[in-house]
Amino acid sequence: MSEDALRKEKMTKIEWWKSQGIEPYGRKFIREPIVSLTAERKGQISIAGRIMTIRRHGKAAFCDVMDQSGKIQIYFKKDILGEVLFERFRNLDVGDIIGIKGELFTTHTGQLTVLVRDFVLLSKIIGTLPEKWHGLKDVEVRYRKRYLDLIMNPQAQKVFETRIKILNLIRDFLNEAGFVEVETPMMHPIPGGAEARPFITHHNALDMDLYLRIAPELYLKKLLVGGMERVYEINRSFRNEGISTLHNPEFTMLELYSAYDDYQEMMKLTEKLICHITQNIFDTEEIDFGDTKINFQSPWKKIYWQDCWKQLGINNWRDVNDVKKAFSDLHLDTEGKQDLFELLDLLFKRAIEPKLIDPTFVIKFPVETSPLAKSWPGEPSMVERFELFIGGLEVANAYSELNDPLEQKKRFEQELQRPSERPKVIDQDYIEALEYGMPPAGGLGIGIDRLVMILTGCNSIRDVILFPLLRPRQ
RNA sequence: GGGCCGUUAGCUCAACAGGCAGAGCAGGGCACUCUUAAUGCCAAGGCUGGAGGUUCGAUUCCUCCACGGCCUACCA
Repeated sequence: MSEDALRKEKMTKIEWWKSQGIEPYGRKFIREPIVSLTAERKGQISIAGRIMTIRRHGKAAFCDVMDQSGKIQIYFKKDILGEVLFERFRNLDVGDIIGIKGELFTTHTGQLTVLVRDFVLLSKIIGTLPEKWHGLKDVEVRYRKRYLDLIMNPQAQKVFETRIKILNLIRDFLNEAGFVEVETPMMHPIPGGAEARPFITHHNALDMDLYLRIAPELYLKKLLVGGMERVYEINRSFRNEGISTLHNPEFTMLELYSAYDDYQEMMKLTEKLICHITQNIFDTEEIDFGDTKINFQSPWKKIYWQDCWKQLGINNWRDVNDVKKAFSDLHLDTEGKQDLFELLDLLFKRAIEPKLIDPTFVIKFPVETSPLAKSWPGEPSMVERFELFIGGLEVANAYSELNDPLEQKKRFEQELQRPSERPKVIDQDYIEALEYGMPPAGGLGIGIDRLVMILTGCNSIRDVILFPLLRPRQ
């Protein structure tokens, strides 16, 4: 039957309800969550939810009704309901939202069921729900009409429940640890704190271009200058780059800064934070990940970034020829890259990253790739920084924050010298803030979407974002 | 941006090698007062994503377009 014809059937039913003097879109209904109902419960109960299935038997019928908390079977019986209400029942469809008053009983097969004494229509469906048995599979429709995905696929609901749980656990943990949650601008006059291309927007009254933030970092560190010693922000950043299973143009980041700490403290904090999450979500420290398992047991592995290259037979990672040789030894394509750091980055991604399944801290990076990090004591070409990898994904990035305004200015200037597709501007405002004195501090960023992916076993970022960006349909 | 793959009824899927496009569920009708993927019977539902081309004939082969998926690139 065509979509149009199905729609017409539903419209006819809406007319029927109206002809009975009943508004098919109801109002407030006092009810209790379905999950709270137990067999011991006596007397009248009141529930509401969506009809998921109807099994009609002439003068009686069983339905399954679902609310957010759960699902229960309900029983419509003509003897009990009388002519009028039973006729109304006959004009219900799968997908309608109703409120029910009745009492509990147990069927011959032992199933807890609500005997319906009275019911009201709260919302009449016009569309048609996907098939009850196979659910909604078309991934495109699942992303475009997430509401249908949530109605039909319990796994989808579960993923987003877990996502909320993770966010709440992070907030609990950080608040407990003396951090305060702050909100800094999403619209920046100069995009900073990361290396991505920004989205550009325009403010009419001020007649100025603004950039959706690519990271909140610089503003959060201004708060350190202001004397806020432990701050965090969990919110969206925006990067105008490609879309993939690991990238959505808007994504959620946790960034936190802790005065008088350093990257070592951030490492301890990260491990404690993520273990706090896993312990509260799973009973075990080992979780399934594809064909293998991730073991979250402390202490986590720590390796030096430099030592990764030794493993690949590179004696001097600053020697481009050594690095290129490693590519050919491993039968990897350099993809036309010439820049040392681009090559190292690619090699790391191809040869190292996929092997970092259990949580692993990679420590001490070259200064060229870390313009906002404090240098390694006695080794100005390296910085106090780590990245955390879990399940072969980069999950966190942290460093001892560079708080020397003169050094910071120099770093920004050096950055300008290096080739880049993106026009760069030195953020004088940030330098000026540092000139008022920022305490030494540790800073940490965690990609929340990726963390959720790992902890829910999803292999696309679109499965953990309620409404991922898609091209509009026609 | 590049490569490969996909798009058939509202949903889930068929249709060998180019020969009238077929089920189940949902929807409609009838029967049925303990079913749970309820059951039985009946009828309906399609411009095969869009536009061209090849062919006597195209869901099937070719070209272009749209949307999506996977891989890849940019995202230190």
